[in-house]
Amino acid sequence: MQRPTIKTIAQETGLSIATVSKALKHSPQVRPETRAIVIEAATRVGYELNMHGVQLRTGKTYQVAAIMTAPGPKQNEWEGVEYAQLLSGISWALEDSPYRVSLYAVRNFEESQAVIKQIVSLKKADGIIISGTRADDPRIRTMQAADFPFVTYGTSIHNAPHAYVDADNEQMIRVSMARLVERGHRRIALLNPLSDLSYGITRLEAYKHALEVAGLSFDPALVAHGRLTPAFGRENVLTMSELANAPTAYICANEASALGAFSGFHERGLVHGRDAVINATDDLNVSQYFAPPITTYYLPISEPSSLLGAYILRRMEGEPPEALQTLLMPDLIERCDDRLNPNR
Amino acid sequence: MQRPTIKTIAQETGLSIATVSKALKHSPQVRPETRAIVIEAATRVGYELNMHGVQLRTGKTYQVAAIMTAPGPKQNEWEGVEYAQLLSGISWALEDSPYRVSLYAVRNFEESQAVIKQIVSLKKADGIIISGTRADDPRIRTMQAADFPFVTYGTSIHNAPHAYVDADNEQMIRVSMARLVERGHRRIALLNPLSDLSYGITRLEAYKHALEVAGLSFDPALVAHGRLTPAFGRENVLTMSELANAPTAYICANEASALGAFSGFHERGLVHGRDAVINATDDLNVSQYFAPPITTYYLPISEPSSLLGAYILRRMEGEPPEALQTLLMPDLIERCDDRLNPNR
DNA sequence: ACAAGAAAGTTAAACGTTTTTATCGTGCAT
DNA sequence: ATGCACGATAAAAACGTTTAACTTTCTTGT
Repeated sequence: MQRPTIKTIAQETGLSIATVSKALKHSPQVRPETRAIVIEAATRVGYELNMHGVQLRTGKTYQVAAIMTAPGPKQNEWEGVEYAQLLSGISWALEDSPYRVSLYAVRNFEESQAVIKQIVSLKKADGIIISGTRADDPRIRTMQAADFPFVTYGTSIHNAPHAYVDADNEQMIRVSMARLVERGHRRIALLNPLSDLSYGITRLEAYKHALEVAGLSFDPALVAHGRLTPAFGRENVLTMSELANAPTAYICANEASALGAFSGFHERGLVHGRDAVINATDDLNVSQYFAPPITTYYLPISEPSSLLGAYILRRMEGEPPEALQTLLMPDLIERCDDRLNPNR
Repeated sequence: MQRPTIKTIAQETGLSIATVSKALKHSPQVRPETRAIVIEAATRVGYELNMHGVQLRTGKTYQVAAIMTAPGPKQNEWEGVEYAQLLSGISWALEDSPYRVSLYAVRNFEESQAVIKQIVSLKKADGIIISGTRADDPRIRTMQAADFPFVTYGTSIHNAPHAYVDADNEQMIRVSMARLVERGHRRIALLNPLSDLSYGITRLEAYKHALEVAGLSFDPALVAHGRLTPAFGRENVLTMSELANAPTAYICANEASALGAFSGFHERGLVHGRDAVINATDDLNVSQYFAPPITTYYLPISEPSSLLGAYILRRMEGEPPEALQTLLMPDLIERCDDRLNPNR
């Protein structure tokens, strides 16, 4: 048996395929009674719209391209970027729409740039979702110039507004720093993402500003930039803890680097809560299983991801980007007092 | 400017669109010289094949559906299933082909079953990749019945052979158990995935067999099945360590549950290497950052994932499934002696 | 020299939709 | 009655590609 098409329904009902097509998409041009007949026949024969026909005819792809920057195949390191959860969140947000998520895995920034140019110029998707935005991001410019719908996970400083979702890094660092200062910390280390990433810059700015407010001086030796792997967290604890004036608190930008920081503590014989403390940002609620559990700023990854999906839908429907911008404040989860206690 | 089509090239070269089409796909029906002319014109005008036309005409979708079973949007727990790396590995394997990865996020087994039925009957993809196979998996039956190309990440016990990639769980447990027994362990706990998953069964069988070989008796209290979250690892250490005859070794099926096991150690005041040890399977090399680092069986996730991509391509080209079956043996990485040492 | 067959192109149809344009009644005002 | 607008449906073209069937020209064996 062949798969039924609108032609099948046309024959079945004695109507023309044009009427059938219009009836199925609720065109006001067809009478309710006629529509009812069409719908009945459609369900009876088990009709399902063939997207290939639609795509060819309309030029729409009904694909949302998700650009995922994952390190090359040889690198199997945990970066704590929960792309899987991000992707599934997006996918679920599109569930009741005709759109599908189409995956574009790239190895680095340059590749993502090339891929995006291709998607835009060859119209391989109707919308794009990117993450890991830079402050001044050429990919954003590409898409804006072509008036192509997109949403970013992460902010940027572009003049023209664009749709984005991000954690409120500024507020997070401000709150985090104030809390640590209040608990007596004077030397606070910042383990930051790569310095060209937009949120890295935001965090650094907020960090510097918080130091100023607290009357503390900025020491570049307490700030590190890098890929947020466990190795990164570990290395930095190893070096920073050897400083003449070692930090008593480490703010880690994700759970992977926090885990690595613990590894550094273990190596140096440092005890969490006696010699120093670790705070982190956490998407996965995994920090509660550290030994000991640490204080985190927790933003369930499902929130930004479903927003990304919702926003790209609305953007593709022509909604202006200004209305599609959200900063989410993570919840502070205090699992530690975070005051140093010499008796531990 | 309109996007160039084969019609553009036909006008440009004075040939018919049929010849152009054939030339571009290296049909033997067109002379090399003619093909050269076509190719030249194509590159000159910047021609790119429009997939929608192809898809409509041929019925092929050029999509590979990756079914990803992720817990619902409300659950943000780390399961250590590195779908992101799995997906990017697959995506890269398809890079030089016309195929794209299309993502289907589902919440549970039933949903994945429904989605697969739909993909198969409505031909929404040309091939499917699934993971989390059950020993007797109805999804596999669906696809086999329809003669639909697919590859599984995980084995099954179906009569008809199918393409799969998996870690060699049997060998891994055998080696692992022998090693622990040799180091003096007599009470070994197995933290296993959900009991309907194929690899859970394989591991359990191998575990029982290893006990038998070592002359040890099987104690159901030392085996747990569940979603491999940190919570699962933690809970089981908490309960098992209270047994009259507590285990001295825990074999964790992934790094997330191993992390949770550490959390249980911390809670109970157990010291790794003195009271008990933890061994794990690890895709991400993250166990080296545990405190202390533990012994793992490490299979870089990039290996199975690129195999999955390569296999689905070959399967879609009609290669018989028998030729596309691989069990990968993870590397044993000894980071601990794993003998109990009371003086620690 | 000639039929047969291969080689290289062309023509035309088809895939399933959407959408513009045309057709045909019907009701209504004039 | 005539003309007109309107509402509902039909006809036809178009999107870009592949491919079966056909045509033309050139080889080749007898």
